[in-house]
Amino acid sequence: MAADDLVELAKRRGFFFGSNGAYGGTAGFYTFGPQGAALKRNVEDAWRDRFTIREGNREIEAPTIMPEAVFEASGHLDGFNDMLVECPECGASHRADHLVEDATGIEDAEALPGEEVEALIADNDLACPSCGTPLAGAPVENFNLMFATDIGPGDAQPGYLRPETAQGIFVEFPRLKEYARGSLPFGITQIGPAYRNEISPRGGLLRLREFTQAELEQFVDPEEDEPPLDRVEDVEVRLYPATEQAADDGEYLHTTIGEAVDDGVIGSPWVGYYLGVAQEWYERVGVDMDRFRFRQHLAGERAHYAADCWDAESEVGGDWIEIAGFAYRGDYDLSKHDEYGDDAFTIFKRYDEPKTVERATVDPDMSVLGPEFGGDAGAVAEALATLAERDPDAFDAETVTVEVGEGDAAETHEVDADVANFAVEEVTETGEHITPHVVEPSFGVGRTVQTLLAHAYREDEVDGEERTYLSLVPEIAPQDAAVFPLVTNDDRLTALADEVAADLRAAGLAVAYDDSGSIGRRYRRQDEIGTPFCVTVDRDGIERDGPDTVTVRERDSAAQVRVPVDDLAGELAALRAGESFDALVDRYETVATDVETN
RNA sequence: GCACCGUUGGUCCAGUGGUAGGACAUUAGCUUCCCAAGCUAAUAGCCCGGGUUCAAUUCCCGGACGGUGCACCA
Repeated sequence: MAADDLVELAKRRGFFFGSNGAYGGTAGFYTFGPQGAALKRNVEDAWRDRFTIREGNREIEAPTIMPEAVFEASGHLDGFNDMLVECPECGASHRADHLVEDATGIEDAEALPGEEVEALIADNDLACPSCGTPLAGAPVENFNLMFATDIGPGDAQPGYLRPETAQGIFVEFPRLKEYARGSLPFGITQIGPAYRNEISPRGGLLRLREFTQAELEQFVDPEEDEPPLDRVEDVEVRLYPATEQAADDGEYLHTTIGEAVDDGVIGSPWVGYYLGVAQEWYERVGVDMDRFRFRQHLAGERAHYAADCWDAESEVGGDWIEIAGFAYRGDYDLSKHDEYGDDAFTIFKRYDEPKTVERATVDPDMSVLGPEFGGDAGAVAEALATLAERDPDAFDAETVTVEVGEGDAAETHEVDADVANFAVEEVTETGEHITPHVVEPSFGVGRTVQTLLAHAYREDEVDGEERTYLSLVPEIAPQDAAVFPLVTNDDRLTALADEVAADLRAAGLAVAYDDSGSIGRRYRRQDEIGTPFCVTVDRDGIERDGPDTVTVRERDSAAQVRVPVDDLAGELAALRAGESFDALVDRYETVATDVETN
């Protein structure tokens, strides 16, 4: 299938299209049309069902705009920059930090200030890799991929549109842990938009400036919590480990989740668990598993927070695209927010048995320290406390020496041991504060939608006529069913069709009604948007003895069965929930048609 | 952000220095008892700005958007 065909279908049938066309269009922004929005919502619902509800997790909805301080802590303000230098001759843009790293062996040049990188470029006589023109004197510009905005009027507070939904979960951890009653493990999910001011958006839904993420932040005790690996240990996966990617003749590793974790191919059991869950979920929503793999990130590819990371990738139009990432983020995020934020981003972990420990304490007599050391008194008291923890034996002597201040301002003070009021106390500790680790399955919803459309796209022949259809699974298809009167010149048929459509909608099914054009044309319209079942009201169904019946036609095979109107809503609901059409074929009269698909 | 190519009804295309034509789709009517049938009619378009010209959808410049390559993708 050509990618163009899918784009054309998406536009024509209302799946998705570039936004703001009346104003010239805006690169990096797409609008989901009626079918696309329904499809995307179904994907989100299926994700929620699997990753929130069935895992016993909770979903939240955080703001998309967050204040600057959040991103100072998260590292996005500094780390989410690209340092670009533009060649004055040919105009090509290059990563300034990469040029410097390559030429000087400096590591992590990204962390250096722009002026310093400019100086390094000049000092090392670096030239444009494209055309060879010297780059000395060319300005190094920071391009931050976050959208900046102002919060409030006047001396506004700087804010940013979140570059990932995850931060909205992390920053609320102190409260979220309360809802989890302070115990690990627990998981918080969020589905919503994230924003990245991409330099060059490309490839339809694949790289957007506003896109939808479905993320789970699984908070775990790294020392104790283990995933329920037995649930997915037999799930077969196709892995593409980093070692195989590096090898010239690298091959896929076909194995099971259980074995991959046992063998250490997947470093974290938690990551392994979610790879297994994801494999099953992708299969459920209709990804072609022959065009799907899990690829491990190469060392240089990992984000600033990730210890081990796997991507789910699907093949679309001949390319492998990343559709989800599974990262073991360690305690990076919570530690940073603990450091920068006001609240405690820790969990109190109770010991099995309370521990009695000896703790050295001081209770300095400030009425002595004050007069003696003046402004340094506070610092001296603090230094005494630190010393007591580190080296209690120091207090055996008559006087104790502590150092306050740093660098040139450092001063040494002697304090009488008596004044320090040193003591060793027995303290009962019932537990400790630990920083949970985070396992993060992060799904791109738009990319999943794109994958499902590409993998569902089919062309075949019905009755010698070519047709295009989307073989979407019923759970995901934008419409659950369509209802037609076979012909419109019989009021009995149109009236019953109206009634059937209304009844199905009342039963919660998304149903299209179409009485325009020939029956074949109407089938094709529904085929193109992937409607799995078409219900046709015909004269046979109302003129024969017994209850009124209608025909139900299955999209891929064009096979039909005759179903009593009273059973229809129940049967369609069952089909949507996963029952096979064959079950209906067994139970009901089939309708003989001379239609053949191939 | 750079380079090359492109942008014409809803969609896919043809074409022109004197404001455009087809196919499909859509709508209405006729017809019509199960897979894009037929007939009649209707709706609907030259990406935006500037320049050259009596006249620009067409030529020139700039922009936007799209495709491809480079770069980038925390």
